[in-house]
Amino acid sequence: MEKENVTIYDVAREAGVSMATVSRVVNGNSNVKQATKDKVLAVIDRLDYRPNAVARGLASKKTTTVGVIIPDVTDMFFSELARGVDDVASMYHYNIILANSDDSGTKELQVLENLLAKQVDGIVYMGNGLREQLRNQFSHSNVPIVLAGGVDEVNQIPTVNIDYTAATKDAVTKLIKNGHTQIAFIPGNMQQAINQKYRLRGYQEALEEAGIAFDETMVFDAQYTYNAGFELANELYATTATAAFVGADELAAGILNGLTDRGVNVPEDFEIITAINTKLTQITRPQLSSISIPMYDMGAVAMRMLTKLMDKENIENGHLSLPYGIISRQTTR
Amino acid sequence: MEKENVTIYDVAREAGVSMATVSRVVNGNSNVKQATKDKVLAVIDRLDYRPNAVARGLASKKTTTVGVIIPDVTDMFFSELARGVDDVASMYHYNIILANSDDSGTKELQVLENLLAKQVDGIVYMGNGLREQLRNQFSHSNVPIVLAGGVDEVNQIPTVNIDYTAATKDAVTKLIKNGHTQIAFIPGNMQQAINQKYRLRGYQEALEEAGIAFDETMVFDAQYTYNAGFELANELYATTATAAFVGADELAAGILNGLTDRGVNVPEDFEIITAINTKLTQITRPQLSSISIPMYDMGAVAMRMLTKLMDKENIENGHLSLPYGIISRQTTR
DNA sequence: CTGTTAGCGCCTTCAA
DNA sequence: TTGAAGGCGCTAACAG
Repeated sequence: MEKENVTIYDVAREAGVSMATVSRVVNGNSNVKQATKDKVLAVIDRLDYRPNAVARGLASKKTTTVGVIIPDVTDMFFSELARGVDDVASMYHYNIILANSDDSGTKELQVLENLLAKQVDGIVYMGNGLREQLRNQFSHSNVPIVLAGGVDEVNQIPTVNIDYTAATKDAVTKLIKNGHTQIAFIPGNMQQAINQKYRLRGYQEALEEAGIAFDETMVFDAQYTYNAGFELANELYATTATAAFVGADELAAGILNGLTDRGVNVPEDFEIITAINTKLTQITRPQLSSISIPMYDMGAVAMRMLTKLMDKENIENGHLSLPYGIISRQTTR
Repeated sequence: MEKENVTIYDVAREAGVSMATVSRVVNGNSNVKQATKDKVLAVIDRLDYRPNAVARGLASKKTTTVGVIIPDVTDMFFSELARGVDDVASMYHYNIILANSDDSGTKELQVLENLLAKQVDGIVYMGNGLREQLRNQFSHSNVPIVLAGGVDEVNQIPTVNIDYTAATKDAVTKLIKNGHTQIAFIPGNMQQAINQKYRLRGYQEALEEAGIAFDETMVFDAQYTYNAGFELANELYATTATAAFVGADELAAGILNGLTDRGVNVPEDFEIITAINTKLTQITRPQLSSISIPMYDMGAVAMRMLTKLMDKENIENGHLSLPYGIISRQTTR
C-alpha cells in the first residue's frame, strides 16, 4: 500500500543504465539511442516513476512555478484575471502559487518574501497600484515580474492594462452626449493611483472637451462594495447629479438599486455607466451599461509576457494596453 | 545590483559558526546559546539571507505548500472556498498551489500529477463530486486530502460540507408551506452526485412528508449559468410549476429575470429559492431567498483539517457538516 | 550547546 | 551515445 518513492536511481538500476541517461530521457534530451530510450521509458512506466520537482528545482534552479499576488480571489475582476493567468501558465507547464494580499502593503511584502523563498521563477502582481516599498523589493530581486490590471506610476515594471484614462473619457463623453452636465465621478477608492491619476484625468478631459467646468463636489470616494453603493445612492440623490461614472460593478449595482428604491428611474432620470463588465452587468435590472475590459485576456497576456521574461527573451513593449469597448445596456439611454 | 544568492553557508562563515547552528536558529531550534543566536541573527539580517525553501523541502521532505484543485476560480462559490483555504493556510505558514480543473476528469488527473510531482504536503479538492479514477489516485498517494464543498459517495475521504439533503428539504418544505404543490427542482447538473443523490433526496423527502407525489417532469437539468437559467425560464413558463428550488445563484438569477421578463410576478405568481447565497442574492431584484452556506468557513475548516492530517494528528470526525440557514428575501412570500 | 557528516533526488559538465 | 562525479542549499542524526 505504502508505495516507497521511486527515484531516478531506481529506474536507472532497473533499466541497467546510469541515472544520467534516465535524466536525459525524462527531460527529452536529444542524445539518447532510441533503444535505450524505449527501455527506460518502459521501466518508468512499470515503476510508476514520477520525477521529484523539488529535487529538480534545486538542481536546475528552476521551479516551473510562478507566484500570483492577488488582492482577493473572491473579487470578480481579479479572479477572472487569475483564471487567465492560470490557463496560460499551465499551457507552458507552470503552476501558480496564489496568495491573497487584501491589497495591504504589509501583507504584500510578506507574501513576496514567501514567494521568493519558494524560488518562484516569476511573479504576476495584481493590485490597484504598486506601492513604493514593494517596487523596491521587486527591483532588488532577480525574478521577473509583470503587473496585471494595475498601474506602475513610474513605468518601471512591465504591465498589462487597458487605457483607463481613455476608457473613462469615452464613458463620460457618452454621458455628456446624452445631455448630462452634472456627472458624478465614483471610481472607488480615490487613494489608488488608477483612480486618482488615470480615471480622474479621463473624466476631466471629457468635461473639458465639452466645456463643462470640473466640480469637485461631483467626485465621490467609496469602497468597492455593494453596500457602499447602496448607501451612496442616498447621498447622490441629494445632489444635482443626473448621471454617474462608477469604477466597479458591485458598487454600481448598489448605487443602481439604491436609487431605484428611492423611486429614481434609471435611465430616464439618472444614467449610470460602470467600468468593468463582469457578469453582474447582465444580472441587475436594468442591466448596467459598461466599459468592457478583457479581464481574462489581461491575465493571459500578462502570463504570456512573463514566460518570455523568464526565458530571457526580449520584450518589445513592456507596457501593453489591450483594447476595451463600451457596451450600452439599460442604464444609459 | 545582481545580488548573488546568499546561502546558509555564507551566513555560517560570516558568523563564525557551523551551518548546523545557523540552521538551528533559522528553525527556531531550542538548543542555541542566546549569544550565538544573536550573532547569527545579526549576520542574517546584514546579509539579507533568505532560506531557500526548495532546498529545505528536499532535505526535510516537507514543502509547506498544499495543492488546491478547484473547478474554476471565477465561480463565486469556489473562490469563496478558496479564500477560506488560503487564509487558514497562510495562518499555518503554508502556501497554496491553485489549479483549475474545469471539473474535467482528465484535467483533474493531470493536475493531481503535477501537484504530487511538486511534493505538496496535502491537497484540498473542490468539485461537485469525486470521480472514481481520481479517488483511486488519491488512495494510491500518501498525501493527505480533504474535500471541500464536494461529496465522496463512498465516504472514504475526509470532507467538509453542509447537509445538502436536509438543506434542500428545508427549502422545499418552505415552498410547500407557502401552498405550492408543483415545485420545480432545478439543482443544476443532474449528473453530479451532489444533485442526483443528496439534493434530489431532500426534495423527495419534502414532497413525501407533505403527501405530494413526485413528478419527474418537475425535474430540470441545467448548466450553472445565467443564460441557462434565462432560457429555462421559458420552459418553466410552459409548465404548471408555481415555484422552484434552484441549485445555484447565477442560474436562479437567470430564471428570475427570464420569468420577470415574461411578465411573471415573483414572488406573487412564482416563488424561487436558491441554494448558495452568494452576493448575487442581494443584487437581483427582487432579492433571492436562499439557503445560506458558510462557504468561507467550509474552506477554512477544510484547510484546518488538512493541517491536522499533515501533522498526523487524529481526526475525530472526518465528515464534517457545517450549519446552514435559510434566508428569506423577496423571491419567497 | 555546537560541529561534522551524510544524504534528499536530480541536473550537468566532463570524459570516455 | 553513455557514465561518473560533483554539486544545488538545507536538514538531521550523531558525536563531542
